[in-house]
Amino acid sequence: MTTNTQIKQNFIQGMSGISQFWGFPKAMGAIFGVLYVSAVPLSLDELVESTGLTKGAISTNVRTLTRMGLIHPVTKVADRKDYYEAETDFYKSVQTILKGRQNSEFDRAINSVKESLASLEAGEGSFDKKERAFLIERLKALQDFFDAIDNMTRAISKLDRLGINTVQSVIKILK
Amino acid sequence: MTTNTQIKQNFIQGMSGISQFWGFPKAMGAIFGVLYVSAVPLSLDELVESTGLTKGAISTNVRTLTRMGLIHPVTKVADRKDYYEAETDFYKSVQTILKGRQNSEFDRAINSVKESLASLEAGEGSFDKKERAFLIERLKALQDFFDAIDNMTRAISKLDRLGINTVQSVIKILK
DNA sequence: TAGAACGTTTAGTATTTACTAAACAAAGTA
DNA sequence: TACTTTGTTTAGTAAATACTAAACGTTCTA
Repeated sequence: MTTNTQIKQNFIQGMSGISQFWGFPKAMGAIFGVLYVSAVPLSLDELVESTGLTKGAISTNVRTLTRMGLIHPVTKVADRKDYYEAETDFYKSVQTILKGRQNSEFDRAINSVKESLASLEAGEGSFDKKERAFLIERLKALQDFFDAIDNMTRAISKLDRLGINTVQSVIKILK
Repeated sequence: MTTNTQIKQNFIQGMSGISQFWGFPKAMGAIFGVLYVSAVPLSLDELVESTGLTKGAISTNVRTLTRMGLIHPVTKVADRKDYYEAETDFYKSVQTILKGRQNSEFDRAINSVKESLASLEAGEGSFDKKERAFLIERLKALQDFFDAIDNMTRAISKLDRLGINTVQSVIKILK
């Protein structure tokens, strides 16, 4: 026999796994899962109750989930508890996440490729002509690749509405 | 004054950072970086030399780099050393990576969402009519999202040749 | 103003991860 | 057969990460 809690628990565990796969804490996926199968917004204490995590863990994970646009704070009048509800439009969350990626560690790292390339093109170092040409060619190819990815994410994050239709039209192009 | 090694070292460090950002070991990025700026394939011992890592670390990282299609083994006749060279077509590597993703932990996790949904639709548990409908709706939306992602990656990995042109046409659609 | 109700931050801990050092395996060479 | 040369695997370690427990700060209420 399958109970209500078993069904929900199975789902929540699945969300934990997905979270982990994408490099986020398991707890984050679990918190999102709980909120996603709840018809009403839940408070921190209710999340403590339903996940078994401590308030501290809930607090920090809820903050990053909010930053990623995967959940939203909800305030009730005459109630100073914070409540949270899951975002149901995942495409919207994807946009938020991609936008937040800007100016991050990623850009900093990519910039070092740009720097190396600039050094080479400015004639710095003492490479012989052939090696310099080789290195410039390689670094340029790499930068083109990064630029393509960057353009892709920029384009996605700038769409007014990234819905299932857009995704399907992209898939059609790819096929 | 900027020396040859400084320029290369700066690049290699950048690749370490990028590797780390994407959730891979820093060492992996460094190894790839070294191979990418080398005009000739390098042996394990040469990689030990140029990265400062131990043979063990090189061995394991080289293996996963090879699986991801980011580098390739090269064998020379009458020489039982293994040499490695960097793949220069990154779009090809992306395909390899996406292909390898199949049947992974990700699919397993996603499957648990499928299971939960199936339980609900089979009438398992003792949810009242309204709650069951609510849960089914939510889980369906989530599964649609995952399916879209899945289709997207499948489409990409099935392309005969994923080049800069394809990427640019996708970007055009998105804009 | 004292106390209660919340959420956040911090100090410490357990777990995971990526590495080193060294043993090991395989396969050629003397 | 013993010895070299190569790459892999393993046992142990150092560092990073994600959590718990508890202190703390803030804001509302009596």
